[in-house]
Amino acid sequence: MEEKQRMNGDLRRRILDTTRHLLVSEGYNSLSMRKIARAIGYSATSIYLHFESKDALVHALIEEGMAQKYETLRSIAEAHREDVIARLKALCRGYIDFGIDNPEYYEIMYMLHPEQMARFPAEKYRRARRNLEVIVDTLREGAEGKLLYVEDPLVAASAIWAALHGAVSLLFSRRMDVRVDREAFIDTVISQTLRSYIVAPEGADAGVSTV
Amino acid sequence: MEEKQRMNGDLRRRILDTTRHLLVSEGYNSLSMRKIARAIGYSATSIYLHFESKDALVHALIEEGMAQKYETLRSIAEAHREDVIARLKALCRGYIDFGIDNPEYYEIMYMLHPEQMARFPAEKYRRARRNLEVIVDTLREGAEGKLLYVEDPLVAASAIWAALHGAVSLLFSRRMDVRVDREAFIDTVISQTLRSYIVAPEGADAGVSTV
DNA sequence: TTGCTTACTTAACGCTGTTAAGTCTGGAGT
DNA sequence: ACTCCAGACTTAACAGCGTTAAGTAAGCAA
Repeated sequence: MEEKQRMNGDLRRRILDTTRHLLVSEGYNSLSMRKIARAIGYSATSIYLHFESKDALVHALIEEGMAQKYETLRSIAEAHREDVIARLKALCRGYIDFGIDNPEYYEIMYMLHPEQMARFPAEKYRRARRNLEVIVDTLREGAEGKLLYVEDPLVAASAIWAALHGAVSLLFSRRMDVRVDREAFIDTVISQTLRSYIVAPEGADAGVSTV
Repeated sequence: MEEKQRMNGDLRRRILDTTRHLLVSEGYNSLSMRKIARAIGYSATSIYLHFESKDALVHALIEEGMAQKYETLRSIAEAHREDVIARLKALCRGYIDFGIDNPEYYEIMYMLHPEQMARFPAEKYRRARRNLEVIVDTLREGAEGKLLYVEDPLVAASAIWAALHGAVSLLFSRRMDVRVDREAFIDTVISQTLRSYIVAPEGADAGVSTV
């Protein structure tokens, strides 16, 4: 019984890892059960002993990606415990870097088509919302300390999230104008996104209008 | 000869229109050549008489979407000829509304997977960049009139573009927190995005820091 | 030795994009 | 009027897809 579970667990892990590697090397589009099976040296139907369907396999991988992202964001927040604004900037940077560093995760976590996204169980998705809450909490803390001007932290966090996702998505699409420097683009996105929330220090030179 | 071309043209149009309808009703994922064929009452291989491949068919549709979007943005710009800031806001709103109003176009134009995007011919994509240029031109005009503060119009336009895409993408994904009001979210994205570029009028109350 | 459980495979179904080959129709040329 | 050809379209097929049902081989308990 324990032997079985260990072996089951092993194969399950191998399937997940191999799938991830295939996503890196060939992308989601050309991912197939038979390819995964070939790569691990089993028949395609063996995968169904560990995952209900291809969707379920991808969903398991999405969950792992969400968890890894949460760890990343949480440790960034930890590292900037004392400075809310630095924390916020670092979290934005962390969001974008996560996408750049883990394109295979990012693709399945955020770049599936709407119909595919809808198949990701809502209950599993709720857990993934912790990631947004790291931003929400930071905004709230900044607002309480009068360092940030935030009307509705949840709406603001969603808007920041959207802007960051758009940036990663554009970077992935290879459709950006070649004259645009990657780093300048990323910096611009972050500063453009955050500037409107940061309360000006005394004697700031540029003003802001209510749009 | 002319008869032939007319008929060819007719069927080509019918294929494009039918494909668009199928995208609306069933989404890109379940689009298939055989379904399109069934819907127009021809065999699947007939489509290949007018399009080299499924990709080519989708690319033709993408081009039509890009053209339609350009017309939309251009007429918005025209309508706000005299007021740069109002024009910019309206263009942002127009971008998002285009996505909401034409999800089938938006899905194939901006939500394909990176590998699929890469197959869209670069030469055809160059024409689609006109859309970004509407924003670039507006930013440049605003900067010249000292109404906007823009370091690099192309980078800034790309960053704005990214934020708007992120917003549409998040709206489509059905993953937004139910407590977030749709309209409040859209307004927040636009104001968050533009506020950092708008030069404050005299006596503005809130300042801005250099992020 | 029998029989059961577990881990796995093979064969098959209906679907996919795509190619090659075939059919049918209408009109031009003689 | 008959032949021939071009054009528009279809059928059949291939390899691959996700998935299911049925089968097999090994190990272990009785």
